[in-house]
Amino acid sequence: MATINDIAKYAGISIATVSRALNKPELVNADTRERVMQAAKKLNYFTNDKARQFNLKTKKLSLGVIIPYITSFYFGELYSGISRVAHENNIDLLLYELKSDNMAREGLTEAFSFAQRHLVDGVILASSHMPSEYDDLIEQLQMPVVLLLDAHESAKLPAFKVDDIRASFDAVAYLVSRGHRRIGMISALQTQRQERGEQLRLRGYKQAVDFYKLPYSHSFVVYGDMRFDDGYSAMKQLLAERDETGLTAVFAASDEMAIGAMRCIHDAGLRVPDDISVIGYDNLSVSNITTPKLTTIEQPFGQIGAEGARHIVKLLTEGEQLPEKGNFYMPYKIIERESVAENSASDK
Amino acid sequence: MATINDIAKYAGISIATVSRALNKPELVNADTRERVMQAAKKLNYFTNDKARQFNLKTKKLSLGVIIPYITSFYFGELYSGISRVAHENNIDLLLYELKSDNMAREGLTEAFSFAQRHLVDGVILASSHMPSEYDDLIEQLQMPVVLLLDAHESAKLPAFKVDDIRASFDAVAYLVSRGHRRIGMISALQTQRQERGEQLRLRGYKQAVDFYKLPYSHSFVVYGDMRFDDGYSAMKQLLAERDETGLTAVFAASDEMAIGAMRCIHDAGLRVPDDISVIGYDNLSVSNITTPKLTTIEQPFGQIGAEGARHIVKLLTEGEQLPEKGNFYMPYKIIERESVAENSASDK
DNA sequence: CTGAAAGCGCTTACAG
DNA sequence: CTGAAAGCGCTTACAG
Repeated sequence: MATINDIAKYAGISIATVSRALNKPELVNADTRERVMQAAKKLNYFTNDKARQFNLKTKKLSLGVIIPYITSFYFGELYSGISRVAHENNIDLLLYELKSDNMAREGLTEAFSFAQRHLVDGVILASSHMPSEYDDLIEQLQMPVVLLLDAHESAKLPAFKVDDIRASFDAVAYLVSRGHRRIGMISALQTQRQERGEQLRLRGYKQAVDFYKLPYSHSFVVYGDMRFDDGYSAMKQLLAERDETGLTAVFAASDEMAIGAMRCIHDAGLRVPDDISVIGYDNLSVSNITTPKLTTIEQPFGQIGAEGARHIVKLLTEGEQLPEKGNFYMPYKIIERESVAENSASDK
Repeated sequence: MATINDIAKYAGISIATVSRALNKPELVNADTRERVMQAAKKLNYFTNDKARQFNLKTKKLSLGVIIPYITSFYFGELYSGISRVAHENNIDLLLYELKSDNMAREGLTEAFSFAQRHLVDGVILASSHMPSEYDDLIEQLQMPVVLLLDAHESAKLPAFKVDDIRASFDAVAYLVSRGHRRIGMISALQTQRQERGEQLRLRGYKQAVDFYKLPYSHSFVVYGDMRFDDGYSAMKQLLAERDETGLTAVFAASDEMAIGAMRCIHDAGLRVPDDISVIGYDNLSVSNITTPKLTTIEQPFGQIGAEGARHIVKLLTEGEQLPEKGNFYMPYKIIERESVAENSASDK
C-alpha cells in the first residue's frame, strides 16, 4: 500500500510537507497541497493509523469493550449505546469477547492483555462480576475501567447498572397492586460466594414479601441459571408445589426465564395471565414478541452502554475529577404488557 | 507503559537481546532470558503490537468484520463462528458496525477506510447486498473480501450463504408433504432493483407452486420488511383474503416475520398450527422459545461465519489458488417443531 | 512555506 | 550468545 514516501516521490516534495498537507492543510501552500491530494488519490493512499499512534500527541483514543455472552439477546443494544458515544467522540472501539463466562483469572488476564497490546486507553467491562481478588489485575492495567450491568464487589470501580434490589421490590409491588399475594420467584443460582447483581434481585423480592407481609415459605422460591430452559424447569417445580403455595403470580429474575416459565405454564394446560401472572426482568427485544407479550422490568441497555462510555470518555478527555468508584444507578421502569392480570382468586 | 528499552536498561542488556528473549527464547542464554523475564514482570511490560506491525515479517494477521444490524438476533452466532476460526489462527478481529442499513456508498466507503487505516489484511462483509456499482470500492481496497449471507450481484466475490431458492422450495415442499396445498407466502419487500437473497426466497416459493401445481393468485403473496411487525401486518392481509384463498399454511421469509404472523393468527382467535400452519426461515434462537415453537428452515449462521473466515484465512496464509468468486452454498435443514400440523381440511 | 532530522517501540540481518 | 544499526510509516520542533 502506498505510503507518504510514495506520495513525496510522486509529487517531488518532502515527506514532511506531505504529512502537513494531509493533516494541517492550512500550513501548506495551496498549490503543493493540491499536488499532494492528487498524488494521494492517484496512489490510493490511506493513512496508517498504527504508525500515527506512535506519536503520542496524535494518538487517537480507543476503548476496549470486553464482554462475555456476545450471543446474548441484549448485547446488540448495549454495544450500540457504547458505539454511539464512541462515534460522537471520534473514538475507536475494540471488541474483545471473553471466551468463558466464569470470569476465571485467566480469561480476564487474556482480555486485559489484548487491551494493552492494542494500546487502548480505557476499558469497558460488561456483565461480569468483579471480585476483589482481581484488584491486582485492574491495578496492573493502569487505565480507567468502567463496569456495565454488574458491580465491583467492594464498589472500587464505577459501575453503571440498575438498582436490582429496588427494581425487584417494585416488580413484586406491581404484582401486589394487581391483587396478587401468593407470589413465587424464579431466582438466579446462588452458587457464587459473592452476590452478583442477579442475586440481588432475590433480596428485593424478599424485602417486598416482608413489607407487604405476603405468604412465604421456601417453596415460593426456586433457582435457575437465567436461561429459557432454566425458567422452564424452575416453573415446573413451582407448579408441583402449587397445592401448597397457591401461587397466582411469578417474578422471574430474567426475561428468558420468564419466557421459559410462560411456556411451562402453557404446557401444563394453564394460561398466562388468566391462571398465573408472570413478570420478567430485562425487557429484551424478544419479550415484545412472545404470546402473551411479557410484562417486565426494563433495563435500559442502550442507555447503560452510553452512560458508561460517556463516563470513561470524560475521565480520559476532560481530566475531570470524576468519582472513580461506586455504583451509578440507571433508571428502570415497568413495561406493562400482557402477562400480568388482575387477580380474582378467592384468597385475594 | 514500560517499553523494551526500559527492560534493557533495567536488566543491563541491549534491546536486541530483550526482543529476542521475548520472541525467540531459544536464541538466548537461559540466564539472560531469565533476567529479561524478571524485568518484564517487574516493570509490567506488554508488547506493543502496533509497533510490531511495522515489521512486515512479524505482522499479525487481522480481519475486518463489517456488519450492519449488530442488534439482529443472528449477529452473535455469526460473529462467534468467525471468532472461533480467527482464534484458532491467531488472527485479530476488528469489528465495524455499518451505521446505516442501506449500504449507501458513503457508509461502505467509511467502513473500508476503517479497514485500511487499521491495516487489516482482509474483510468479511456480512449481510449486505453488493451491487456491481461498488466494484470500484472493492478494487481500491486491495485486499480479499468475503461476503456472508448475501451475494455479490454478479458473483464477483466469494459469498457464503444458503441457497435461498432451493431452501424455500423445500420449505413449501415440506408443507405439501404435510397435506397442505393452499399455501401463502410472506416475502421480503421487492423495492431494490437487484435481487437480494431474501427476495430469492419468493422465487423458491413460486417454483414449488409450479412444481406441485398448487392453487395460486396474487392474494397468496404479501410483502414485509423482515421484522416481527411486518410479519404481523402481512398476516393480517393474508387473513383478510382467506375467504378467497382458503389458506391452511404460510411460509414466511424470516423467523421474525413468522413469529409476527403467528401472533397475528393468535390475535384473530385462530390457532397455530391447528387452524393455520406456519414455517419460518432462519432458525433464530428465539424461534425455539415461542409458543408454539417455530418450525423453520435453519440457516447455519455459526457455520457460515466460520467457513467464510476459513476461506479468507486460506487466501491469506496459504496463498492457495482458491476461487475468488462465486457462491458457496452452506447446508440448510428443516427444523421440525410445533408450528406445522398435518392438514385435514376438506379441500386437501 | 518547506526540508532535514529525530523519535515513537519493535525486529532482525549482520558482525562479532 | 549478544550488540549496533537500519528500518517499518508517520509527526513535528527546528532551521531556513
